[in-house]
Amino acid sequence: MRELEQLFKGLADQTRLRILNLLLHGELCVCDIQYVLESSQPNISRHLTYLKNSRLVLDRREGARIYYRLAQPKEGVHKPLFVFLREAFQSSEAMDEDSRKLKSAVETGTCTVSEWKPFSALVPSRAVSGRRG
Amino acid sequence: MRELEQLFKGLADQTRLRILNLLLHGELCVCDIQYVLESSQPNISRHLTYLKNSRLVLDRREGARIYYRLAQPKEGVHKPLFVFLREAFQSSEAMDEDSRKLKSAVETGTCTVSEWKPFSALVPSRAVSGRRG
DNA sequence: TACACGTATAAGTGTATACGTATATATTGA
DNA sequence: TCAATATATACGTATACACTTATACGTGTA
Repeated sequence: MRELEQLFKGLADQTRLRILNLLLHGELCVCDIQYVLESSQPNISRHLTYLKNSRLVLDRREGARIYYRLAQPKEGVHKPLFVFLREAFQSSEAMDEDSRKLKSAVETGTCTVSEWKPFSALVPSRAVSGRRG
Repeated sequence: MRELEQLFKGLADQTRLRILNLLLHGELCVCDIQYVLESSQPNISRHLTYLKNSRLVLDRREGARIYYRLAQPKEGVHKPLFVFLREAFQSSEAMDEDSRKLKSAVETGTCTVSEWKPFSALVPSRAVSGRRG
């Protein structure tokens, strides 16, 4: 049950929520997140470590870069949680601005991630859950 | 967006999670919660104030007692969150022990709340959401 | 090996908060 | 008004954590 507490502690911070909003669009490396959030590298790194300890994200090394992604966004116990987050983020102007900046960075090649994904690609809305994927 | 951070801060504490687990069974006064959780009155009161500021619970005065209940457990933006909580609590031995103690207190009249409600009365499972109510 | 780049961690500081103890406030009844 | 009960708040202490700066670690390349 301490796990549940740790999970919510992972969500109880503005910067980490912004990171999760970005990761809902796809896998990203640290420098991508740093670029969009305009924060220091150690700050982003520490929050990502916190999210990893809270079992919210997973990481993967590719050369010198380390890519982070959501843990079980589609299935598993976290699913209703990500459904809630996606809906909360969509009604937030601040989160939407981050999403737009990420999308722009992907399109112009500023960002290293291969593609920008809309929310629906990772967390299908409950209203349209029939056409997930 | 600070509201979302505050919401998760409300959930990011063991004592508050235990309180929410109890409130999933029905409306309770402070002394009921204090009895089940075996904590000090000021501690419970402070956590309830925190939950109220996080928009997770609502309160209502009835004589000298103040009763607390979940905010929008069935509908509204919090719904998928409570669905997640209910499922998480059900797989927790510690939470289950609190629930049993509450049920026993209701049955023996130790508790002041009028009735003990199973989870399904407040937060219908997604699997059986057709027969909610 | 040396260097550059991406990422993680350490040290220091300020803020938030969890808890206990004591006290204040609100309601009820004599 | 006084006392009893129910709840809230104030204060002090310990701890968690967010942030900055500096540094260490890991990888790729010359």
